[in-house]
Amino acid sequence: MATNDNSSGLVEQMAGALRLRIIGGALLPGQRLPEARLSEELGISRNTLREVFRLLGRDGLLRHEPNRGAFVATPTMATIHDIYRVRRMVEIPALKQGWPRHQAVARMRAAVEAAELARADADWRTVGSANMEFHTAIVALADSPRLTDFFDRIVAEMRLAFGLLGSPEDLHEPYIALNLAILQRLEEGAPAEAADLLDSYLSTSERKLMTAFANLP
Amino acid sequence: MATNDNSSGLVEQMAGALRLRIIGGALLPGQRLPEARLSEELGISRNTLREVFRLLGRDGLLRHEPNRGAFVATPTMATIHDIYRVRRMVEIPALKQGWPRHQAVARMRAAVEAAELARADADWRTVGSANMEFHTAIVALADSPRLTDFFDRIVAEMRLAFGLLGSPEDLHEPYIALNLAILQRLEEGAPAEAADLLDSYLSTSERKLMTAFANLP
DNA sequence: GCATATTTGTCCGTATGTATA
DNA sequence: CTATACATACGGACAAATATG
Repeated sequence: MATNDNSSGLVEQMAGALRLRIIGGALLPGQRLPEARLSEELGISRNTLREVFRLLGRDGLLRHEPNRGAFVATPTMATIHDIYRVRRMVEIPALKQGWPRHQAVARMRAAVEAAELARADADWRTVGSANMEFHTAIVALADSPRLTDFFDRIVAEMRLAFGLLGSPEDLHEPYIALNLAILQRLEEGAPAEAADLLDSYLSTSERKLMTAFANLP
Repeated sequence: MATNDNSSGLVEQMAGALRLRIIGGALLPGQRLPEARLSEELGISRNTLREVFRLLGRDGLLRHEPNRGAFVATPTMATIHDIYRVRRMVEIPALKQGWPRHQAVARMRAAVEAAELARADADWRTVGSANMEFHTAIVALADSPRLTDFFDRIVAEMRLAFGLLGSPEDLHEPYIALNLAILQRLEEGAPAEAADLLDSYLSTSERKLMTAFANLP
């Protein structure tokens, strides 16, 4: 669609770096991002950093307050609720119309295997990332650049929310097997059954996330 | 969701102005947007204009090429196809779960009436805008800030595509009555029937747009 | 294919306004 | 209420990439 994921270009590079810091938890939600300090830290000019802020603001990872600057976005329960509403609307139809020999199926399988490997090391953060990749691959089944783009932003916001919760085992481990079951149904040519599993996954996952958020300090 | 629709702020204002020029057809698809000329024309500095470019690039209205600058995005038949795929996935579920006394229903009615008024003047461009507003209101039924945000960008891209086609009567007029029918089904508490009408609307509308594109000079 | 003009990418310095301690 | 820190916006500079003759 667009040539905007220009991997060369200092602004895009720095946007990627800052995005990683935010969803990786190195920068906490609500934290202020002062232009002067951060631009020096990144080794770029304030003008360049401001362009970075515009990109990440559009991604929902930053909040821009008038004359006050940029802050890391702070997910709330309303955020979680909205995200899961979107996930239902996007993932379920994408999976339902999924074709067993689509390229994205290989991505789904790779994601499940990566999650299983990380489980062996009890690395729940990596398990969480692999599970996200699984759902990104589901969306890729729809072959829609715009939907893919949209969902990438949703995923980034989810990772930000997870970062707020730490990465406890019970928030990620149970879904490895469920994802595998979804994948198998799809490969068997039963996408409707796969979609049913996905639907129940989304329900339990949302509920668990919401209670985790409610019990936050 | 975010404080990013900051109406104060020169960048947001200028982004709005430039967005209007693009979707209004004053700037043609593929046209180059030189920083020097445009910044002087808008009365802003090059740095500020670059921030504007980042915003509109994220909206899909601009394409950024490395070391070559910004160009107005050029919709293709693939663009149209993708946009309609997204519209199906978003609008139909939104309408299906629509509640007859939702705020957005009033917006839908207002949009139909605006379209009828403009039809009396044979002002097909305004009819087209009102029809778009009708569908934006459908999405608002879902009460999802992220979905609303996403759909706004889709609408902007559609208007860009329509601009390419001029605004012939038969691309807009037939849908006024259809939109009214959809609205009435929803108000009668039959959202499923409304969604069926919407589905067939999307099919015919997409087909007509695609053929119009295929016959483009 | 070359030399030149143009344009982008990035930086710096600075003036002004706004919020906060 | 003043002082201070910060964001906003501008203009100029220059290297590097690109377009032009």
